[in-house]
Amino acid sequence: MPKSKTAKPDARKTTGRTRQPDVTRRNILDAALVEFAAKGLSGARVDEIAARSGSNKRMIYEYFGNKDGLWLTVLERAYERMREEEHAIDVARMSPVEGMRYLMEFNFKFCSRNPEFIALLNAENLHKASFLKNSKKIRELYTPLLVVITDLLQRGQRDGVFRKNVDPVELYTTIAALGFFYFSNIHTLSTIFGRNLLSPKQQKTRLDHSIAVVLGYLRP
Amino acid sequence: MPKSKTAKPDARKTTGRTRQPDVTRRNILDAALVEFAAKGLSGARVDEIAARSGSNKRMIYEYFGNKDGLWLTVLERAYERMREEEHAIDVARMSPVEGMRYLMEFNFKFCSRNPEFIALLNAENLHKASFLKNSKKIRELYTPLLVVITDLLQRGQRDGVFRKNVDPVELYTTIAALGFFYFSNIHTLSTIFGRNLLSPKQQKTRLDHSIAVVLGYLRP
DNA sequence: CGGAGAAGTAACTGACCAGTTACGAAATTC
DNA sequence: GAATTTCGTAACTGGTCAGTTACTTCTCCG
Repeated sequence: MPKSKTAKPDARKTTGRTRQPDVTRRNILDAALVEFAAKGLSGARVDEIAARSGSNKRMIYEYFGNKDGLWLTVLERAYERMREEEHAIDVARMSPVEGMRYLMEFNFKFCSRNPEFIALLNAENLHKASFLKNSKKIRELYTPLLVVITDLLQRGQRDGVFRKNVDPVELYTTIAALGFFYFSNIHTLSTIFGRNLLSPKQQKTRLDHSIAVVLGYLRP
Repeated sequence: MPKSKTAKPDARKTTGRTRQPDVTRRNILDAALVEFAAKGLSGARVDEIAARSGSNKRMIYEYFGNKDGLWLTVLERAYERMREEEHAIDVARMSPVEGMRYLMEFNFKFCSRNPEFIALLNAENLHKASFLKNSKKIRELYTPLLVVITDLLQRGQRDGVFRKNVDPVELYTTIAALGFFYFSNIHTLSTIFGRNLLSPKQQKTRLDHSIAVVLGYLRP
């Protein structure tokens, strides 16, 4: 279970101080995630992260070297978290249509639940993915979703409920796009349309439509 | 015709100096677009914009007040440009299917042609659209595309080539998402997939798939 | 208990940067 | 061609911020 978004540091003062390097480390990363997501890499302040983490600057530089190192670690951790959640997906026992529906719902709600992840990815794209490219940790980054989609497509085609010749990577991109874009651009879209797209009602409308688009397309 | 992306200032030195406030203004805005798109609001440097524009800081503060004022003007200008291009779209004489295809191609290629626009929007969303919300100029921001989509949908439904009960705003969002997301996340996606998604070939594959998705969905 | 090392604090440094100013040069106006 | 306005330059200011350091306090472990 990931820590809450408000990133309150673990209560260490109540129990008296103890040496918990991993807890300190995690507190810093949680605080950094919030700060980086809210202000981007250049906008984020190390002092602010230190204050919010309940730790201090010295520890940040001890553990992560510098601001860039901290950024990379936060980014890697975000990807890991996503992969973990995706790994828990099991649509083997669902019908292709059910499975696809479930998958899209998962992806959509993941984006809804993790606005920091979206902000992080956008910032990383602004930097042309330079950190991600140089990350040793992130080599086998192929998302588990892709495997699941491939399986669903095959079964669906065999059963005659899905059309043939659908490229899984393209479909994955489409599904990712339909969830990601809405939340990534939610503020400018809300302004343009004059609606509050953050509301659960609007989100449901959007998800339903997205599912209809993909399932509609997949009809033979 | 918009100025080139490299934002070379107009040749004023060759013709000797003359007073051309509007040219200076435009040169500054062109330079600012490049700088803001490359580094975001907080990452951008006013000194750099001044140098690149062929003008100087004093003029920037004379015309735009401060960095935020410059940002807002750049943002407004980018939207205006998009609206202008969209206004030129005329699908009245095309069949609904042809028209829809053309529309998606336009949207996709617009994103491809204007990476700064995408970077700008992402940065503005990071700031929760706070500048856009306070812009007096951008009130009637409803994109012309929306009108065109509504028309195409009606004609297509009447002719029996499109399904019924499609919400134009939802479809617009979907079309926007399919173009925008690809280019917005092109660097992280390229890294994850190990492909260069900037290549024309990959772009064509992506556009074809996107069109197939929307047209496939729209089948009755 | 006592020494070693880990964790915490706050002041400091040096670079950077948004925004200002003083002044000079050019150009337009009359 | 003198007055007035516009434009350009470069130095300056005050604040901010990443990263460092000197020193203290705590914890662990023998």
